Amino acid sequence: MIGRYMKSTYKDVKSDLLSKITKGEWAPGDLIPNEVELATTYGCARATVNRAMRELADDGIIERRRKAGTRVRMTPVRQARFDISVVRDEITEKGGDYRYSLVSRTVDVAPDWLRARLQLPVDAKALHLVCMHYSDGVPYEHEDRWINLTALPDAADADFSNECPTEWLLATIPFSKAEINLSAELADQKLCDYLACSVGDPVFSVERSTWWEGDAVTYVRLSYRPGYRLTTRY
Amino acid sequence: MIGRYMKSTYKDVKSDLLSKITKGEWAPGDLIPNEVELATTYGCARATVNRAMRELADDGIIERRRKAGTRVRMTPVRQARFDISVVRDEITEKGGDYRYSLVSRTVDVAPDWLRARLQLPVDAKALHLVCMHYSDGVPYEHEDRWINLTALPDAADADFSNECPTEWLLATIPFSKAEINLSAELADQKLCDYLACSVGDPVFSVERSTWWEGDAVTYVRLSYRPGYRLTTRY
DNA sequence: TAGTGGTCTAGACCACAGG
DNA sequence: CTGTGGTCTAGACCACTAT
Repeated sequence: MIGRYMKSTYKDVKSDLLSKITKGEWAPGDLIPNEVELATTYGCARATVNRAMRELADDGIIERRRKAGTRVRMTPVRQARFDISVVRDEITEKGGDYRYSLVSRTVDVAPDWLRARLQLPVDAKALHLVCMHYSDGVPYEHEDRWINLTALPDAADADFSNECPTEWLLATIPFSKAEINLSAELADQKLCDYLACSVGDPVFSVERSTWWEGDAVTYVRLSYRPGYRLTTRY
Repeated sequence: MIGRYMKSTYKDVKSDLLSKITKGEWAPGDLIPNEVELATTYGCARATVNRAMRELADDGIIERRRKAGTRVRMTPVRQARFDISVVRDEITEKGGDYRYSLVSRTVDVAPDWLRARLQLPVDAKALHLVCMHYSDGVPYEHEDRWINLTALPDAADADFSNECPTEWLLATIPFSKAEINLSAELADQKLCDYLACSVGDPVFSVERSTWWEGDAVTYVRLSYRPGYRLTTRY
C-alpha cells in the first residue's frame, strides 16, 4: 500500500487515485484533496501529483477547476478511441494478404453536393477515384473518393493505379484536420457487385472530409464488406 | 515567428513543431533535434520542450526512442475519439426532449452465448432488461441489456422503471473497462416495432461489454434509429 | 481577495538502447 | 559506453474563479 511519506512516481499516484475512485472511496461529484495535500500524502513533489491528475483529467476521469478544486466526474469516461489506420495495415495486421485496385479515375467539375459539403467555389475541379481493397482476394473495402484539384493540383499527375489515394494523400499532406461520420447503410446493386454481397445487405460506412491549412482537400466514403466491425477497448 | 532566445511556452513549442511537420519542413521519418537543442532554440527549459514533444507523441504525430531520438511518424496513426455519452445527455444536448421507458425485465440463467461472451460460470444468473429511449417522443435508441447478477447482486433490487440501467450502472460502478463494437445491422420485425422503422432498414449498432475489478458486469446492445450517425473530428 | 490549478525553471539522476 | 528521453524536485510566479 502507498501511504504517507513513501516516495511515489506519477504513475503510482495516478493508479492510486484511480483505484480510490473505482473502488468508490471517492464517488462521482466528490472533491479530491488538492495538489499540495496529495504531495505530502504521497511524499512527492507537487509537480508529480500535478502530472498524475492532469492525465486523469485528460482521460475524462476527473474535472479540475482553479480555486474550485478537483472533483470526480459525474459522468465518467465519455470517450472511446478508435485507431484510424490505413487499410493496408489493417489487413496485414490481421494476417491477410492485401491487394489494391483502381476502378476508375475521372476529372470532373465538383458535383453540387460535394461543393456544398466541402465549401468549394463554383466550377471547382475535382478528381474522382473509385478503388477497391481486398484481403486474401476477398472484397474488404470500397473507396469512393473526391480530391479537390484546386487545393491539391498535384493529385492530377499522381498515378493511383498502384498506389491507393489514402497513402498518397498521407505522404503528401500527412497531418490534416478531418471530420468523420460513421453510419449504417444499405448496399445498392453497384456496391454489391464490388463487395460481392446482396442488395439490401447492411454496410458499415465511414465518411471522412479532410482539410489542410484551411482548405478542403478530399472527401471519401468507405464501405466495408458485410460483417465488418470496428472495435475498441477502454 | 518564434526564433532563438524567445521565451516560449510548451504550447508555443508544440504548435511550432507541429507546423514544421505539417508544412513539410520535417517529413515523415525525419529526425527532429533533441530536447536540449530545442530548448536553446526556443529559449526555454528542457522540461518545457519535453512536455510539448510528449504530447505530440501521445497524439501520434512523432515517435520517441531513447538514444535514437525523435522522428516524425511514417504513418500518422490518427486516433479518432468518439464521445460515448449517456443517451439522455446526447438527446438533450441536441435540444431534444428525452423520455425513457422500460419494456421488460426478467431474471434468467444466462444464455450460452452470453456466458461465452462474458466468461460466466454455468448457471450464472443474469438480469435481462429491454428499454427504449425517445427523443421528442420519437424512437431514438433500443437497449437490450444483460447484467451479471453474480457480480452485481444489487441490480436485482434496483428499480429500472424510471432510471435507465446505463445511468444506474454509472452510479454504481462508475469506472470500468469496456470493449466496444460498432457495426451495421438489419432491423428485424421486433426491432422495427420498437424503432418505428421497416424490416430491412439498416441499423447502426453498438455492443459494449463491461468489466469491473476483473468481473464481467454487463453486456448491452444498442440499436439506433435509421439515419443515426456517429460523428467526430480530429 | 484568496485558494486552487497551470506552468516554468535549473538542475539532477535514472533507464534504456544504439553503436 | 554514451546519448537520448523519462522523470523528479523545490521553488517560483501566474491565471483563473469562487466567495
